[in-house]
Amino acid sequence: MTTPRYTPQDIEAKWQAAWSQAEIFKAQRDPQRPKYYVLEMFPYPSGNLHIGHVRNYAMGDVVARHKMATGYNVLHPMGWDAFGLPAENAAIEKKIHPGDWTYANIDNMKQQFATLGLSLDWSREFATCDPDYYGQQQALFLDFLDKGLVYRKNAVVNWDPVDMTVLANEQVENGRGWRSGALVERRELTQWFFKISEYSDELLAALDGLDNWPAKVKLMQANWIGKSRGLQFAFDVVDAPAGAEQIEVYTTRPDTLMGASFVGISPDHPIAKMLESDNAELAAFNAECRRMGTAEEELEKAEKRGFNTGLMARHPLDPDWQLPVYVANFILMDYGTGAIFGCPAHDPRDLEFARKYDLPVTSVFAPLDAADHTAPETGGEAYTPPKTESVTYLRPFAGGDQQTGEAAIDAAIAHFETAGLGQGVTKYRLRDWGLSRQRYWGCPIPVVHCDVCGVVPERKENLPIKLPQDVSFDKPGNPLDRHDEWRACSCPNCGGAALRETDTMDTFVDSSWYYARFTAPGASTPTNAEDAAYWMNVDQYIGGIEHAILHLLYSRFFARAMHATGHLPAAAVEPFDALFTQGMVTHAIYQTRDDNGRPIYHLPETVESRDGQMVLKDTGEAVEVIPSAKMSKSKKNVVDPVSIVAEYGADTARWFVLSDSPPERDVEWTASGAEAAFKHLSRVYNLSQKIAQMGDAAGSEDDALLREMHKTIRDVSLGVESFGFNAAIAKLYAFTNTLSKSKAGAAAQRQAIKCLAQLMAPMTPHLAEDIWALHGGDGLIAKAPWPIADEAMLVEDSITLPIQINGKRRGELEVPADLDKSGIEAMVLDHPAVQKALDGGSPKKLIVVPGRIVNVVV
RNA sequence: GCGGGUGUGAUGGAAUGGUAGACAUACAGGACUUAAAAUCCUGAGGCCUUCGGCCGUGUGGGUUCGAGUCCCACCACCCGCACCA
Repeated sequence: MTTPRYTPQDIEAKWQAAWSQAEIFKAQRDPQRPKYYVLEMFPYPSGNLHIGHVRNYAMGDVVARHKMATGYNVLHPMGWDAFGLPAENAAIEKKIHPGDWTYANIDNMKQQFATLGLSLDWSREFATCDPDYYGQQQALFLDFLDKGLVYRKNAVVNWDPVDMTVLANEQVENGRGWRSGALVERRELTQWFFKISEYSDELLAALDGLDNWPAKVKLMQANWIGKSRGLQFAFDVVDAPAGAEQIEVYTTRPDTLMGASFVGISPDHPIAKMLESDNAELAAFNAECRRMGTAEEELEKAEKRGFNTGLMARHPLDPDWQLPVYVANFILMDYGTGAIFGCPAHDPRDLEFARKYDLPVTSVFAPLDAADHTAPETGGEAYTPPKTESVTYLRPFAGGDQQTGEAAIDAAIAHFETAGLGQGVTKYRLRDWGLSRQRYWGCPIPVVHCDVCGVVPERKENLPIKLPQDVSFDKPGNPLDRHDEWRACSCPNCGGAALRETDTMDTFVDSSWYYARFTAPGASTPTNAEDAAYWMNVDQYIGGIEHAILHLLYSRFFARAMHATGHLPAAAVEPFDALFTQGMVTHAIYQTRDDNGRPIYHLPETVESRDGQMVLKDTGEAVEVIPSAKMSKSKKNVVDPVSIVAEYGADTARWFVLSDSPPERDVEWTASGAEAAFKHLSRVYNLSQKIAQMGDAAGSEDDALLREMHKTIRDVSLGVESFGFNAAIAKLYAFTNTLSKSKAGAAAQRQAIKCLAQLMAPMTPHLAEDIWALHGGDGLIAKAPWPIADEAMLVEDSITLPIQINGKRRGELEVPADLDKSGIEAMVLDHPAVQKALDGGSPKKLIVVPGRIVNVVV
């Protein structure tokens, strides 16, 4: 009799068809059952599934399938984050319409998705570039506008003067446009903004309630929102020109005011701009500063530079003390008042600046024990102890001589308020969300510009405002700007001739509410109240840590704004109950070098191992191996899931990406690891076949096998519920080994293999279905109830207790599980290793941790 | 530069403050085979004077009966920095 071999290609197609026919993943509202909404961050349709996607969606699938098996009504939808720059780049480079390119990519990726056997409800699929979706987004925009959550103001963008286009930060390389190579300029445009800052305090405070979010994400968001308490006051300018009489500053360290040595203003500060008009040198300096991109990182890393305006500011606490006013490139107009006072002794940036321009450095405070302290005056670094640390104030003006920074700041603010010189204020680092993009492939902002009525919102009945199809990318700039036919419209207010807004929305807008749309993807309004009430919130959200701040913060804001405009219930203002951030899939880079020593990269399949050395298959040339690098096409270290699935099957790919590393950490893809995963699944398949052919004769040690089975149920359930997938899989390996060596009878072995299939089903659903069917399981394993560990089978009679002497392991002791502390102590003192160590004396201390360990201190 | 994280054998990693290295990969030895592949079995952190002992979780300190785990400082790498998604 020949035993069939494990052929995933047949098995997987068969069960995917069975699931699809039974429509078991189609979610329907059912108030009788508890719901569970699992969502993985939807992909950008780049055209091909990446192995990182496989990991992300495999994790979500484990959660979804496990919840389904434990009785929940599961919603597990999928869609496409389909607007964005790559489609326009493709249009420019390949002369293909962004829409055609995007939808072709979606078709391709959807086929690839289908091979993975994910428990997705495809009936809810949408792409954010579908007019139906972005039309509802336009409706949301109008409601936000009506509610005062949207406004216009000027903001700076990266401008490429050759391509005549706005550049994203990532399109600026070393201050030049990536395509044109032209020096980038900062340019001011009137742009649309969401008033996210109105929710600063609430978004910060509500982080406390997000118990199932990673602490690091909450911390990052809290720091991003950046609540600070500080002092706002004005410097009077000596003999000031009109309009520059006062410089308003904000500081979080008013206690260091007696160490001030200059006043700094941003190059974009109104006074800097005013002075520019009759100071060519300053104009040149400001222009130079404005040549930098808009990225904060770039500004921070740039060399600190300043321009002395010649103005002098009076110190608020000493009218005779005058400080020079500089324009400085490191001061952001967006934060605080766009002006600061510099205290070099207690701020590294100010110190760098002061040393460069030869400004005085004056310490305001020093450590309580100043013995080893090198003051910044004498070449030391800026002294910046935590605000909670008590220090000696050398130049105090409020509060005691010895106090914490916190106390001194409070005292300083009180001093200014009492004297009427300034006020304590709370500020946030979080800026309003600029949503305007001067691009074609995005959601059009539904407003018109009328010469008579000004900026007028579109009427909802005219939505969606669709993107025009007939556009070309052969000229620089935004195709919408030069599409006169599309722009021409009538004013919704007066009916006169008007022009459409040509800005489209940031793609973050699209992804800020898709989770809500999935609850009612066909609704004629953005959401449907009953569906939103039933399905929201997302119970488990899964995605990359790179979205820790922006996407998640914007989504939290959007949910609040949608509640304020009646599109979501109050209970859904925090849309994601639990968040999990998974790591990347990495891969070794294989490289050789050309004659100039520049690296040449090689695809993994062109490399092989010979005698422990990696070499090129073709030439035998030795290859350098750079382990574990982020996958990138240019480094040729990408692994294509399609070929992996074709070779080994989806179950192997899923098993491997889940098995090798903890899910929050990066996983390194290795060919040997993937092959090992396949071999293991084959072993399980063969084991199942062997058990199916067993006679009914009784064996021995049934009880031991079943005890092990129940322990495995407990451990795997715990692992799956706590995102310990790799640990759960290790237990499944161990149980497979136990089962394959077991001498138990056929009935026990059948029970064990069916249980193993069930525990594997969330990770390798196709193989699990096959084993289940072979052993006469009831219906589909996908619908079978999750096994529950029998507590009685988990109890042990005796346990092994390690014995430590002075904290080092010196022996062990077999004791009955229910032996009490004094019983254990007696046995420990009798143990030969302890006797030897005591050498007739008595122990100094005896620590017994029941069920854990014994430590004897001698 | 600023904010956040990670660091354990050759490799991926396991370990409620309690036996460091589970499980797996690669490797070595053996069985089966004419041979190989596949499969199965066995071994293995390093060092030493090997039925025993010392060292060992990025580096250096600290807390504790006991530290991979907690605290402080440093180093390396990764993520984010508001127009990549």
